[in-house]
Amino acid sequence: MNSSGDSMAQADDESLLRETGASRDTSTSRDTGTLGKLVMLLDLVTHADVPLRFTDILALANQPRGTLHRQLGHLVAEGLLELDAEGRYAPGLRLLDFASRSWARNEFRLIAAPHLASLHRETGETVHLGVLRGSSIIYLDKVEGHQPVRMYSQIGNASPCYCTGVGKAALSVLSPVKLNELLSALHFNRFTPATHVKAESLLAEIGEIATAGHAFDREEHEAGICCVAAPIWSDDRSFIGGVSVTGPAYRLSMELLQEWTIPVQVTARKIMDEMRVRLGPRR
Amino acid sequence: MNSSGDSMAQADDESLLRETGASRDTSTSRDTGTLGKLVMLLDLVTHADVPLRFTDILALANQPRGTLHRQLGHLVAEGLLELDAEGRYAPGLRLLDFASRSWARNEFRLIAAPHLASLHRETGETVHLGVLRGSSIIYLDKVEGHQPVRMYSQIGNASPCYCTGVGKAALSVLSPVKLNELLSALHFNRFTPATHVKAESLLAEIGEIATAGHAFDREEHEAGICCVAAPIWSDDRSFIGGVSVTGPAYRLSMELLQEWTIPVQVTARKIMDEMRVRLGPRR
DNA sequence: TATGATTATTCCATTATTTGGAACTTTATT
DNA sequence: AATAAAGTTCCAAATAATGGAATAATCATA
Repeated sequence: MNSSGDSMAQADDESLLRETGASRDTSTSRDTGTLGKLVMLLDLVTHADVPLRFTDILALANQPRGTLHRQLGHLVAEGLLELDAEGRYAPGLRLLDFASRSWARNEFRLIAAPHLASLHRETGETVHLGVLRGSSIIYLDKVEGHQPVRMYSQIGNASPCYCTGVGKAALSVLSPVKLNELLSALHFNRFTPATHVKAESLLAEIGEIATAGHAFDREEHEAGICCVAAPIWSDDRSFIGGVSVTGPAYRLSMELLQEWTIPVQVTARKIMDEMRVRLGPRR
Repeated sequence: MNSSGDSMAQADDESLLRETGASRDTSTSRDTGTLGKLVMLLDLVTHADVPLRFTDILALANQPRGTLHRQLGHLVAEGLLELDAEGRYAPGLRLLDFASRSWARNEFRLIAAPHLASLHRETGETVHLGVLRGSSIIYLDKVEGHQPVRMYSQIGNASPCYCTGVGKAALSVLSPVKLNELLSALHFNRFTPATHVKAESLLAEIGEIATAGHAFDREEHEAGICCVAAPIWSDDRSFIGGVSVTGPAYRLSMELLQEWTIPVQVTARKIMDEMRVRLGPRR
């Protein structure tokens, strides 16, 4: 489960950016004036694999030189970006302070934590907790497996919804209207040979997932990595997320994944029950 | 070492905010136009202990109703804030995505990680890595217990420089001019009976720290917690941070802390040496 | 180290966005 | 049901952002 396309890590002039599916493509439509443009830049710099020079950003951001220069200057002045001695822009550490507080206080994560721990004890593999934001899954927590496996998942990372277990599980509990909206705006990106690249095939699988109550990821995002996931949602669907058990394909046979659908769904159920009690049944 | 004054966590109407020393007081002077105002709001909401309602923010932000309403609306639209069903504003999860990438790529942290691990093996206590940003220390990494890092446990939190081991160590390698600038703008906050609340006493200790090459925190930030720290800096002082070993006062006698000054300073030295090789000796 | 090429920064009249007071709507309280 | 409190919308005026072009600083190469 990787931040999206480590295979493209060697940057050439045309693809300094990682594509995270459709995480960026909504920012053009919603009108947030000056902020929208600045957040777009923030997105651009934070999603690049390496610090970007002014000209790199100029090519990517589609803004006039003067405008871009001032915008970057403001972001640097606020500590949201950092400009090194070689004139390269990197994400700023101020973002960490904001985010650490966002994470520390997140109620969903706090409620789920003990349940993730016991699911991890039961399976011995890495457990993830994620939440649907737009068309991305943001990972809120993870409990690592005992056996070290090279996996690039990172708490806080946004990953596409259409090729992750948690993502597909989340989609399966969306209302048909919302699901349709989301899918029609989705931009598919092939990460592995198994990645869904068409809405039709994805939609078909989502139907099965909705019936079964669990989703699999068979090396659809990262080669060699697969998982079982179950959705977690509030009554009014204003909140949608999921929990998963992830590991290397050579260790996780289809039979084993199938077996784990039960503990994963039980964990999801427990978290949901506790959310209803703690946050009120309505939402 | 905590996020800053957990002892004040019980919020009354007048102090929904945590004061982190002088982390917020610079935002008024630098001119970043619209962005500056929006970041101030972000700061306000992320540093509150609980989700804030519109009126709470109105009272704290000193902005007209209409203006504030649109600003918050934009922040919510961009996912930097979230507005729950009860009309309360909380930090948005989009911040996590930005920050996780900032953290994952941070070169200082990547270089330091193995050295932190061996310092932890040697001492058996919690090891912290921090960097000076403005008048705050931002914690970039920590090695705790025998488990690998949990990214946001406290990592990313900004703490005051004047009452943390890493902070005081960092101040000790600032140029006199910069130190003076920083101290004169500093707002002291008493966290424990041992906290420095005057520039004079702090300055005196910083002199001793500069000579000794290490700093102690004797329960100055959090009661019952003390540490030894050593500074880490680049040749041109464009980068300043530090490393520390932290633990409960009942376990860490002054003798033990004194003994650990050596491994802590050796660790700092190793990290600096490697930074010179990897990032160039100039800076 | 001189020269041309590339990259970064500054400037300012024009344009677009933000501002803020007030009216209005919704939600809680008595 | 009446009243108060909280939240939302509106729009002319004030302010900040824009973007093209000129200038300055760097880098690569002879």
